[in-house]
Amino acid sequence: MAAKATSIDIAYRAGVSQSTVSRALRNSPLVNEATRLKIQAIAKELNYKVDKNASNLRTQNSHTLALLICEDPTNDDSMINPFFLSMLGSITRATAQQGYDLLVSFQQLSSDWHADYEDSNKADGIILLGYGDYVDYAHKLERLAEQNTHFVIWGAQGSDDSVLSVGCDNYQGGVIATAHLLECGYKDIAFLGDSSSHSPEFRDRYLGHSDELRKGGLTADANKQFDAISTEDSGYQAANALLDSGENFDAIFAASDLIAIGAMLALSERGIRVPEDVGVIGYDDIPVASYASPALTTVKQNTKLAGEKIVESLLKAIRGQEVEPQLIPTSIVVRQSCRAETVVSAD
Amino acid sequence: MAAKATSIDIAYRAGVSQSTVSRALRNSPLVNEATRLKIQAIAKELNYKVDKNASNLRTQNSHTLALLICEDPTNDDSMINPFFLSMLGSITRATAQQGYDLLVSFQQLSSDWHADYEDSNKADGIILLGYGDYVDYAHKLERLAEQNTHFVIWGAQGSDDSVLSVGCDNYQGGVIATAHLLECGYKDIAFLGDSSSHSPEFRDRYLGHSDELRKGGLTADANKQFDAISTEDSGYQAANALLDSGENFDAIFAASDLIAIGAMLALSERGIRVPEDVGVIGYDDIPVASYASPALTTVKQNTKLAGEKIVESLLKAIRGQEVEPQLIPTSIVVRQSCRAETVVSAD
DNA sequence: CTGAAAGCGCTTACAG
DNA sequence: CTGAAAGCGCTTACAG
Repeated sequence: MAAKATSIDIAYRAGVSQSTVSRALRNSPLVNEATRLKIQAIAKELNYKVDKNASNLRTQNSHTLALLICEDPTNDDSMINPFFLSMLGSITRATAQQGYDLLVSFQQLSSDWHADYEDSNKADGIILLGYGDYVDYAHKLERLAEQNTHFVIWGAQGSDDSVLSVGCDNYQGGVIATAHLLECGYKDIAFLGDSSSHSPEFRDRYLGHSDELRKGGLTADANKQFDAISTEDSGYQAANALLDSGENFDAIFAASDLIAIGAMLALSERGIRVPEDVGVIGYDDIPVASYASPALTTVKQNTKLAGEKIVESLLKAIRGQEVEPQLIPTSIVVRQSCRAETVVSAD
Repeated sequence: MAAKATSIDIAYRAGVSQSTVSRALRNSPLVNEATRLKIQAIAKELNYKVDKNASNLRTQNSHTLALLICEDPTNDDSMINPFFLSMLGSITRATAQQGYDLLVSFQQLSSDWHADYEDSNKADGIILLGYGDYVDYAHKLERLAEQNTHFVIWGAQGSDDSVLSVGCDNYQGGVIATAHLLECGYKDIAFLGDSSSHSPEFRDRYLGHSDELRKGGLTADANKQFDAISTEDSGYQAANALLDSGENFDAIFAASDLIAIGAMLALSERGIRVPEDVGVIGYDDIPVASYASPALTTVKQNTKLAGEKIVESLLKAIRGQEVEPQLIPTSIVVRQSCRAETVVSAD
């Protein structure tokens, strides 16, 4: 097992100084073309790769981003929220496209943060993904901001200016979901999902929902809002709570697809038909949504664009450029869990 | 923006030498307890974190693993195979549990490999995940092995001893899937998936399949095997090819769940009922499998255990310990896409 | 265009 | 138990 080649080995073979090797490999215009070519050929032959630890140490940046996925400890240990998985895919690609590497880690909200990726110079910046309890970790974010850590957080819209966020427009998503339900002729809509400041994303969806109801001359009824976190199980329980409450409803707006799927299970157990008796709309458009039965109508978050925007914003922040929080529009994906739209309403 | 603290800053504050700081922070028993505590307190106060680039450079290891997901370029750019996503989750957890960081990257088979993670000292070892064409990248693996890169590859069973592999027992999976189909009373089974050496995992499943058929007094019919890669679309096309071929069959063994789902779509388009007319069994147990209609009976790969074994094996290899290729048993998940088993067969 | 030299921030033998 | 010193492998001003 030959020891790994260093720039000194190459310098020796090429008959130049180590500095020249370093310059040649970085394509410095200072180096004579012939010399550069010769050096690069030798480097290739020896399968030489610049030692990142050394070069990062010297230049003080790592060309690496860290992705922290913060999961609610309530979640099943083995199951990662599929929406995050999809984000992870797009973030990975976007990061690679920018010539950066990506460090991925999962974070239990309860445990200590190794958000020290940046402090330890392993990453130049951090991406935070999490449906967790916002209030719980708000102070951790503040600490990050204080330490001048470069980071961007997905979703939670910046009540705080020091926190850079990129997210889909949850308010608008709530509006279009509700508008769709109304167009389908549903009039009595229950909302499944936490609407408190603990879940700012769900809250914004709820806000869009109630504003759109108001526009249609209706009001959101607090008695028809049931808390749920983004799991199938929680959605199942919330739907049962709704059913047991005796409240009337002809549609459910679930704050996430997982909640919607759990809710549909509860409905089906009670013999309630979707979409005939009750319409259901979800949120996220995770892969499973199209396989649910009936296939779930939902609000799609464009994860590809989102990943790109996140990486782009973070990189700008790292470079000290001006960055604005980004809001990405959502769109509706119509499938089978709501009645066909009443094209011309005879009301 | 205060410059990041270094061990020298801490030494200065603590009135000791920088070496002592370094020792104290690594909990060296050489350091006086009181001194150590004092140093650690100061470090915490200054939010000091050891610079990984410096320490890695010095110790020549990175405490980082790299995960390369090699995708078939045929795949839809935005869709990652859900099975890999699930593996990614478990590998991430297992890596963190061992105190290592994980670098993730997607790799187009066509493009150049930046498997140079290890060469550049960014990672101590590499994990390869890929349903790609094995023949295409076999020589790349050889090169990795030649360079003494530490790596472990998922799935493909070691024809080559220099390559460390961890995988589920594909042969056994093929056996139990086929046994299940036979127990359900199906007798005429088509196989959807590449059975050539290009896809060693699929081939092993096919081998288990045909051996089990033979045990039941039947023979695998090459005319009922149709190539497919692991995508829904490819499964759809393979099933249509099967249907158009005019071959008789009463069951389909799909080499992956995605293939099975695509095949069920093709069947349903032609009014063929699952499981009454045709039984379908998949492979992987991806999350979507339980939402397909009918819910897909499938062979489950234990991704949690797999991730742990992969990381464990790789770490052993890095430490120079003896490692054996690992074979993880599979199990069957019975859902609705096959008829109920004929408990007491009256044949 | 090239080389000699300093230095990034650690870890760890070596000497005491 | 502690300190002075070397050195990991680069990059980059500085001098020529």
